[in-house]
Amino acid sequence: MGEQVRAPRRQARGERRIQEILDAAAKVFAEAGYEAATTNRIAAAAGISPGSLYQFFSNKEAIAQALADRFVEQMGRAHREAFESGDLVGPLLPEMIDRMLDPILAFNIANPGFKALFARPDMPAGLASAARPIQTALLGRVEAVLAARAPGVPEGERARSARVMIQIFQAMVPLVTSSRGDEREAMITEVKKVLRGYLEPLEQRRA
Amino acid sequence: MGEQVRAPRRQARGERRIQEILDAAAKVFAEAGYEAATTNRIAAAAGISPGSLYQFFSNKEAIAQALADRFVEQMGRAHREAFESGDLVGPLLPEMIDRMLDPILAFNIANPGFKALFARPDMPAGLASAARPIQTALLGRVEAVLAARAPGVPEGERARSARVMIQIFQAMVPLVTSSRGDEREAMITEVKKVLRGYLEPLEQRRA
Amino acid sequence: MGEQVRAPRRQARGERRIQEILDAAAKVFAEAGYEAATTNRIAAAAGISPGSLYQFFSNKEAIAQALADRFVEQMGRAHREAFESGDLVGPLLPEMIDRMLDPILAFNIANPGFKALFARPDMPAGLASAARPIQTALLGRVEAVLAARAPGVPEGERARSARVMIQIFQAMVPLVTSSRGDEREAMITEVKKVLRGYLEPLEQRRA
Amino acid sequence: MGEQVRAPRRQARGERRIQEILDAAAKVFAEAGYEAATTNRIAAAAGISPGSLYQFFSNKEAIAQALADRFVEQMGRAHREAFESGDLVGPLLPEMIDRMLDPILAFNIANPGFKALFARPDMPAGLASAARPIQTALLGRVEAVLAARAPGVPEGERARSARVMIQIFQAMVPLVTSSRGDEREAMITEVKKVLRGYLEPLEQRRA
DNA sequence: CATGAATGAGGGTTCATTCAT
DNA sequence: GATGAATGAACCCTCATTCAT
Repeated sequence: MGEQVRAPRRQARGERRIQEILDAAAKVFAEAGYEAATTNRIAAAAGISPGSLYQFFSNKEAIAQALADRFVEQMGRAHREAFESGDLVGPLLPEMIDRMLDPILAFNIANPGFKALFARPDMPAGLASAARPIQTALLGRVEAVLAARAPGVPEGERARSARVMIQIFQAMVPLVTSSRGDEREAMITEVKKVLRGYLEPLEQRRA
Repeated sequence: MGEQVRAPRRQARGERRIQEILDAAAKVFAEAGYEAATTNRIAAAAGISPGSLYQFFSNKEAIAQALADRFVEQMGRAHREAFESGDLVGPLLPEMIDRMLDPILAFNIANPGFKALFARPDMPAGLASAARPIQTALLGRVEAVLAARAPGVPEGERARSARVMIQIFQAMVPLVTSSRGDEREAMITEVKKVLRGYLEPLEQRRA
Repeated sequence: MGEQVRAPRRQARGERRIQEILDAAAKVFAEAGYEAATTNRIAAAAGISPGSLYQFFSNKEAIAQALADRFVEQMGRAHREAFESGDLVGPLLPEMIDRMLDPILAFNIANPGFKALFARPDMPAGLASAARPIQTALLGRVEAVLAARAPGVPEGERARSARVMIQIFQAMVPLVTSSRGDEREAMITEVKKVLRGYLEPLEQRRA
Repeated sequence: MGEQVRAPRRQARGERRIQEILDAAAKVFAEAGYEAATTNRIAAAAGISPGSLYQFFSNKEAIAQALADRFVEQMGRAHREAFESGDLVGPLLPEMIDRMLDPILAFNIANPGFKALFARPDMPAGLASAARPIQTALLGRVEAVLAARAPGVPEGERARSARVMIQIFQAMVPLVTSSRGDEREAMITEVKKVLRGYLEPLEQRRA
């Protein structure tokens, strides 16, 4: 509470600038990919000069890193929403899948820059490790849900199943984001079918 | 008379060089991604001078294109093997999945550069269209198998299902290639479970 | 309100830089010819870095183009001076020749880079067409003078005579620029004799 | 006489090769200009490999030099023909001009590569000095003719007049070679008028 | 703090020249 | 002698980064 009061005007303005830069970067990365994105273009998109950009970020990689962090945080929010907005253990499988998937898909649809950043072929260690926390958290949460809903699956296998699940819906994202209208809806339905087809046998296993 | 047999020795050597360059390019692209890969580094990896590269390829993009073509051809072979090595309609689902997946996974495991090339964010039309033929062929083959094995699925839905299937196993590839030994085997088993879980309901649908 | 007067300081500096670069380019082109002139050398001669060159010109050709345009403009001024500074029809032939030649010779003496640029063997369309306007204008003016002073020359022949005249004094330029002092003066006298010897019979022809 | 007998077959073949290379070089220089002409292209035009080219010429400049020498020799022949084929002092001015100009124009029309070589902006000392001998010889001859036909011109002025004459018809060459058919003939007539207009007053001067 | 001109290392590419075959 | 693949220095140009204003 007292912390907010201390924040001077300056910092608030700087924080806004940073967000504007990251917005611009997300847009440019999404349009051109990480490598082809130039810092000058990002600066222009943010409506500032290249020099100003470097007042806030020490280099291009740092922009990517910060953007990644922001994505990660937002993604984390989407995940928390996915996992904490209601009971994931009680309801039937289809409903649980809806609850989990919808916020995550929504996030990906709303943030096209996300993939440009996290899909780059030469992702440096720093970036990969920025994504690690959510990946780890996500993995943990999915494992927890799995443990509760499919107690028959032995622990060693469970981690693997969780990874497979995560990979599945991350892989399906482009199929969803690249289609429009009814086709997108139909795609979402298919993704859910895939997950259901994979999870149903797990849930029915004996302990 | 002998004119048709034009410098067979030379051509053989040239052909070998081209393959060496493509091998080097595959390695460098895999390590650094397309953008960060420098032609000088590719030349060095191929054990030749930068100038020599350009005796065989007119520019960097042409190297990527040729490499893509080679991948496409090899991939095409893997697909043909996957789809033509035996009956895919008669056998039970698990066996059919084995027949389809194994050669494709083998190819991907053997060619780590493949993804670096076909996953780049700014893939130019030429490259994308190089991949198109196999994608299209693959789609067609999967659809054909689906039509035979799951006649209950209406035509419009079938294309979508085929795309989902392809996306699934392409997405699973990194999970497989990034793991080793028993874990890799277990991963392969999981991938097959995913496919089975998605296909079984389709096959059981009424026409 | 003040918006129209956009960064006058900056623009002035930029304009000066452009002129400095063109000065440097004129010098380097004159010394080395277009092909052998390197952009780095032009930049060095202008006292700036190679990168800065490209802040003002998009490529080497553009520098040549701009330099050509500047030459053309200056040359145009010399021509206008040559043709508009007084009556060219009334006076005797020798005086008219003085009025025409002197400003053009002066321009060529002052701008040694001019020929390096407009004499290059592979002159691209852009450059040739940059020179076209003055050539055409010059031709037109000479023809007009001819029409007035030598009405006996039929129209078809007049164009040819104008071209010959222009070629003569353009060809004499190196003879003049490469000599010094009295020799130069004597050369100028000779050039004028050539023109006079060619024009006198034309003027005396009957209509 | 005995010299020819000593020349072995080899050398004869080598000599022929050299001429073929120079023919090719003349063509390529004419088409592309000196700088843009590549040694590989010259070799290809000569129907040999780049390596073979260097068996005969140590570098690109040496080709230009040898070609220049050959041009100079041929030009010299044209000049000798121009000046030695008949009396240049007895006949009337127009006839004398015909005798002098026609062979030189013929040479230039027949050898388009000539100009590409001798008009290059960065002509090295070697090349310039290759042309020097004919220029000097030509100058001497023109001066001699002038001395005989226009004895009234003082010696100091005579050299200058000779240079002007040479420059005039060298400058007119492109006007002639760039036009075709009747227009070319008409141009030749004009060139001769220019020379006549310049020479007539000289011849009529008192000693 | 903002600006944007300036920097300069480094990338893709060309081509005169060499050398193993 | 002939071949043509191989070489590598040098060119044009880009762009992340700096710095004078």
